[in-house]
Amino acid sequence: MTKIVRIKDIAAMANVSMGTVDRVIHKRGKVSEDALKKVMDVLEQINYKPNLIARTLSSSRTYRVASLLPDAELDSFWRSSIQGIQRAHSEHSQFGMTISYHFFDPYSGDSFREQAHNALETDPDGILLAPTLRQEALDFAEVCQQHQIPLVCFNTYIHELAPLAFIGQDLHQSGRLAAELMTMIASPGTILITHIGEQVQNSAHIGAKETGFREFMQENGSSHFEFSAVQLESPASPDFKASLAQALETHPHTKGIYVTTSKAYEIARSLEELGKTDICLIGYDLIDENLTHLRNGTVNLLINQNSDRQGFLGISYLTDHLVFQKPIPALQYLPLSIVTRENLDSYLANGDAVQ
Amino acid sequence: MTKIVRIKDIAAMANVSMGTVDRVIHKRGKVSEDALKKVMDVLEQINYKPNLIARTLSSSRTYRVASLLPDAELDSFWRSSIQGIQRAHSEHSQFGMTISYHFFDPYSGDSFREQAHNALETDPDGILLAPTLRQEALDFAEVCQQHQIPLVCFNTYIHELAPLAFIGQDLHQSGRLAAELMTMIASPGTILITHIGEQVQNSAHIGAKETGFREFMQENGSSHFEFSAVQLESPASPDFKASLAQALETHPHTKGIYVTTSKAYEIARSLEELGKTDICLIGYDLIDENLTHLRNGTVNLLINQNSDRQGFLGISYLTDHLVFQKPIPALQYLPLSIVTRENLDSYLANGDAVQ
DNA sequence: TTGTATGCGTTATCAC
DNA sequence: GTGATAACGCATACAA
Repeated sequence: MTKIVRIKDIAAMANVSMGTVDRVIHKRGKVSEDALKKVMDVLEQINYKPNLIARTLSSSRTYRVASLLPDAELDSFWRSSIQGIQRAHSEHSQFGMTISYHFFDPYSGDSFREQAHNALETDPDGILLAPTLRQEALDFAEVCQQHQIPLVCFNTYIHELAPLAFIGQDLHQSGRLAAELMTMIASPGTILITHIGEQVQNSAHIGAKETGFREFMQENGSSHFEFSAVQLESPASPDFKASLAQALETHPHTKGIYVTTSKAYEIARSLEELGKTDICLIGYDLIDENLTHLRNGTVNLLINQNSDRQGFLGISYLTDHLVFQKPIPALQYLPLSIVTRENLDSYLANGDAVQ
Repeated sequence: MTKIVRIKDIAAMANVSMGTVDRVIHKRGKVSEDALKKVMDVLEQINYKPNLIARTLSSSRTYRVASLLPDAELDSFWRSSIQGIQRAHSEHSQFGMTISYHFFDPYSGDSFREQAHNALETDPDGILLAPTLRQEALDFAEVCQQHQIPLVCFNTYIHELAPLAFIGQDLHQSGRLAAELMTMIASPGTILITHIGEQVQNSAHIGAKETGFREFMQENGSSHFEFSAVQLESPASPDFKASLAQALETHPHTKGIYVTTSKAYEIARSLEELGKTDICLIGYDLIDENLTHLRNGTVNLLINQNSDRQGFLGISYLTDHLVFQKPIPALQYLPLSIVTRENLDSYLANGDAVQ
């Protein structure tokens, strides 16, 4: 049992006062060369670990974090991220963390800029961002950098943002996984990779998945499968179903469809109407609309992006950084969870209870 | 922003001293009817949330937790549990948690009793137990109850233990999942459920998986699949491989094998020697021996019991209970994670970084 | 039975 | 530059 060393002890060892030690540790300056050396010498010998409990109690300062992500009303994918953030919030409010929420329209740059502005208005000590809009996010990150506000990003990886931390999935590997699952489950034939009325901004995002998918397919199973990328209309459009039917006509031996977004339910709905439910359908994310079709079997598998955990970890990392001044990983990939009808409940039951 | 109420504030409101409020809150007695009523009235009006930071700092007491689980040297399955415990330990040592480790031989009741004795000798404030040996665990739980020591169990569910919390998997559902995956992947034919030189004590444990497997099979896929449970020799025995070969002869149309334990690698090894690697093999747990065969394709899927998270959560729950006096869930099922070659790394990379 | 004073380790604010 | 000292909110020992 190594005895715990306090600032008081260090002060005694270095023959200075607690105040001086404090100034050295926090690099506040106003310390003579002489005193500095004495304290540093002691610090090198012993292993000082500050008592974080005492620190947070004493400094009793509060940290403001602004979260900036798409509005779940406009894309329900984000609902679980928000839940994760809120859960982290309630757990970390103990440490003086307060969180403000700023939701933007994922399809509107103006909306993003407006909410980003609001976020900065709160004079935050840290920012959690889902950078779905590339250029807007880059501009925003620059402002954060100028203001020296730590930035943690999640869900969408944008290399140039260079945030303090990124939390999300390895999309390339995710595509490989989808391909592997497809070759396991689908009968030999054609596999379609669908792009559903994609936003241009997301092209990099989607591209990584498709590249991974193709890579796996070329390495394996190319003898049994052929595959093709098809562009469908937006589900909002009345032509959506027709464009899917068209694709299936063009590729009559379609045995599987890989949906690179969380919109698998749109495909499922149309497949059910077309009576083509024997096609193996793999998509993303445990949103309610998808679960219906996973349960009835039209969707065979969902890959879970664990977006609740992304939100939770995002806040956790910011608390670690701000409150506890702990190092945090620059890049945190989350597991690529495979969800079927039979393990779905085990994932749903976990949102609130598990860290 | 609701202002934070402290004991001091309550005392002022109730016209008593802080000491009295403290005695009421902690039910220490020695309070007059009159004072009690005054304080209770105030407590009902306001929503007092004690500052846990201040509490732990003040009552700088330490909590001893004894962990009691099988020796990873004797069964490497437990290695990751230990890692999870250690990770939780390093994170929670801040709060005055100390942990002692007591490893027993999973096949020896005597070894268990000896280590259980050692654990109690440390005069622990809480105990984390992997109750692999049923009767021994029941006896031990009784002692814990007598001593009023909170008990948290993980991995093996034993209803009669009635611990403060159990953390693990829903084994019945796990069996259903395995069956579902088998019907997805394997070609129509015979599926074998193997029991490998099982310990009698584990029969309940294994039974739930098999029941779930059968249940799913009867509900679905019974037209394409038939299945059969086979008992194999212990892998330690020289007859192990022969007993497997024998089973495959008896069931010539075997297309899949479900191994209900973490010993899939033993089957894989023999299948490779027998040249029968086209059989779909599903097992449990990301232990090194299994990973080799998952990577080379003999093992098709592993279901991950997340044993590192089990250990981590076990300690976390005990800290929550002891240090923070927070309520903890009595039953915490973890996700049934499906691991393939392509998402394996995403699981391995997560052990240390994610809570 | 009650109230008060002291300490937990750190931070922050003063005088010096 | 430096070193005391008062908070932070709670628990506890002790005095009344």
